[in-house]
Amino acid sequence: MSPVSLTRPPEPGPPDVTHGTAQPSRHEVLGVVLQVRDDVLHVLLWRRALAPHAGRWSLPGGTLGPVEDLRESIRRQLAEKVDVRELSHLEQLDSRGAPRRVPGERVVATTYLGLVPGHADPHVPADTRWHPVDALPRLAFDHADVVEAGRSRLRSKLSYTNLGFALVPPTFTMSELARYYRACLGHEVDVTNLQRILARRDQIEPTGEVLRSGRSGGRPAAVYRFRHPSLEVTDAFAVLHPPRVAAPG
Amino acid sequence: MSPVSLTRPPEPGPPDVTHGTAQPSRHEVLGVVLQVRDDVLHVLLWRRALAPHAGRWSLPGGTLGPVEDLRESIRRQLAEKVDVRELSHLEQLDSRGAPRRVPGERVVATTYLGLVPGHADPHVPADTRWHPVDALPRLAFDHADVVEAGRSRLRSKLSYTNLGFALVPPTFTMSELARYYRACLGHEVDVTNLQRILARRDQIEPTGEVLRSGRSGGRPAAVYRFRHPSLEVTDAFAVLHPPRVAAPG
DNA sequence: TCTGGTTATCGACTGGTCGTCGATAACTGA
DNA sequence: TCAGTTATCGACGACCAGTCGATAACCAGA
Repeated sequence: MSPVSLTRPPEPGPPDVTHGTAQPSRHEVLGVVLQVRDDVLHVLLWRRALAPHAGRWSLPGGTLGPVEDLRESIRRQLAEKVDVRELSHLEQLDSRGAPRRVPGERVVATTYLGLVPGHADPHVPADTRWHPVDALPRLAFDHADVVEAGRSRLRSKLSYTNLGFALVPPTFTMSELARYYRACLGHEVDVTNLQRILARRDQIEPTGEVLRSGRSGGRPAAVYRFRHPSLEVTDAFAVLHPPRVAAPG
Repeated sequence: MSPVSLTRPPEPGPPDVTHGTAQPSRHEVLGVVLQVRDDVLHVLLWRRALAPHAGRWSLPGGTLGPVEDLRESIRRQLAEKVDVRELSHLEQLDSRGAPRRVPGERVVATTYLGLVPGHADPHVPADTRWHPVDALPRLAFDHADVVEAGRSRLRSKLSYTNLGFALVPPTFTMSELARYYRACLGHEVDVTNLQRILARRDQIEPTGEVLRSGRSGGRPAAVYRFRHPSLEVTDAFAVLHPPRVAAPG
């Protein structure tokens, strides 16, 4: 790289419509839609019919429309694969623009993470299926990377946000909740600890109900719910806090 | 939204080059380049010459080239404003595609956070200048939002990663380091605490040297450096740890 | 050389949080 | 009534960070 020149740099964005036509580029959105089904984390995939990568499983998504926001677009595309009313959470992951990530044309992709709560069982089209994330078939393009990015985002956010709300039914017992966390985190989760952490952070509250015991007996479990149905960050995990002000009174 | 249809959804990505020409859309990259100068966080801005928003200050960036990766592109664009060899860190922030975020045409933007270490003073072109982030002029388009996203990302990552390495000169005293952190975090940072936290996380180590005292006297300060010159995440801040395995031996 | 001013460093205290584990509660079926 | 099962609670201990006072190491001027 040469040192910076002092001449006026070219204008990056004149309102010149011909600018875009020089490069046949396309913008697409892709969704990593995750759900815990039978204690196992699954991702929604559909099987491509056409080339390239015909027959391969791939993430739902498609081309950004001319007057569509990115978030709008991914919701529209997902609506073709799953009842989007079931989507409890949707957030942007990242964008990828490697020139050869899709053969034959230039496609920049913006990826999203979507979550479906565990009790829902939305209808999916015939070419679409839930796959356990730990036993995926070979995916089209760079979609395997994208799935990993989604899992990774979910794992971290379960730790420092209240994102659990998006995984579970409206009410649940602590054992059930721990199973959801286990499925996403990939390791054991102690029920006692989970209960104390989430309670201390004001994420969950008891509904007052208790569940009847099953056939095998056991103490009936208390029923909980998440307090807030939207994403909140647990500030306790930004270290390097501002100094504490002395409590008034 | 209607329930999901069971008919085959349209193929999202046929290798059809005409698909892109229907919508005159452009993809741009934007960079929030931050540096602590004289204990104050600054962002690199340049003044637009042409419409729209002629005369307004805006973020460096420009149109993605036909065979360019996103990261390549932002480096190329930034090279026109600042010596990119000085860039100590570069990471993607997000993408924005609101249909009217730029008047006159459709532009999807992918934004990046760039950091320049405090000791560097790279030459910048005549139309480009460092601005204190707390006293910004009115910015073009949605660039003010983007700057906020960059600051926010920097603040959080200072807490749970070793990103400090990208802010400071190769060696520094703890007082200096605390001043860099203060400038980014926007609040007081206790030197004792900072030293212990970073040492415990193995981020910093003493070089062995000490600095001579200044005119005003005072004990000479020990000189430190960051151990690793690339981003590492502090795992201590993912709560909900996997269970501890008993230490061997 | 002494003394006060200044800056840096260190150690100790404290409170909060979490991983762990044993004790207890509340149910089932035999 | 008792063994088996599941859920809940309480306590302990480790660890870590925010705070603060004590000490160290320098300067300048009297």
